[in-house]
Amino acid sequence: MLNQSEQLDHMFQALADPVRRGMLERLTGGPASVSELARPLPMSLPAVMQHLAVLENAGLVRTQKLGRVRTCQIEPEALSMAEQWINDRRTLWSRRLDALGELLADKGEST
Amino acid sequence: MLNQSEQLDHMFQALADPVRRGMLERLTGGPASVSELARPLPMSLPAVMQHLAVLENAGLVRTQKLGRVRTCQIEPEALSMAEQWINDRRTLWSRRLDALGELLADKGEST
DNA sequence: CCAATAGTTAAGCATCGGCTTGACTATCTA
DNA sequence: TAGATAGTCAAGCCGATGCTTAACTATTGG
Repeated sequence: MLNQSEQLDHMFQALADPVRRGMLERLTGGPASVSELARPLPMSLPAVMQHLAVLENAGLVRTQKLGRVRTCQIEPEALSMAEQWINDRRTLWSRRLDALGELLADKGEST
Repeated sequence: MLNQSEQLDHMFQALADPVRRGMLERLTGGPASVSELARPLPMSLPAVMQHLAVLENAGLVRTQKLGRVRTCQIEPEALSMAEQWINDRRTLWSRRLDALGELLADKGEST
């Protein structure tokens, strides 16, 4: 079992590569086989499979093999943890900015 | 000048490390010097500076040196690009799920 | 001026990440 | 059942990352 921090590690790591983000965008349009994912990419099949493994390990993609073709699809709930981490930071940061702004405003009023 | 994809690369890469996320969380509470950032961390100062460089390169942190102390602070707008990428994916993915759901519902009604 | 403080630079090392090629397995299809 | 198709495994290359230590450069306070 992975703790939350490790899952964020894998998630952000997986998203930190344009090839993998591209694969996710391709999968946004619907499931695809490994070869379909690989077709537009300028690299070997094994390389694609390694990217796929990273995405799967991050929980962003689920795959299943039927006959000889492995079908890949988005795991729609996966991004929520990353989303929440970012949203949390953003709200805390802007709250801090607001507080700072008020402080300056108060200072201004006292003249 | 960095294109959008490269900026996402750097951003997500920077976020993919618990030490760096920890530094960001520390900075959420207000600016800090390099040594203050380093104090709780089980590593050398140069190592901390390298993490800091990654954060700065990703645009997540801004620093300035005054006298001999370098002060680091959050760049509050920085996360918006990552946030938007994720939000875009999430809405597209759930829209797709909804469409799929309707499809199944229609199928069900036809019995 | 001297010594402590705060940071910086450079070199080196171990491991990881992204890729390749080559050999192999499993599943269709004619 | 032969050959094409779809994927998998393993080894190895090489540059990037995450750290270290050692030496060095400001600044600052006594």
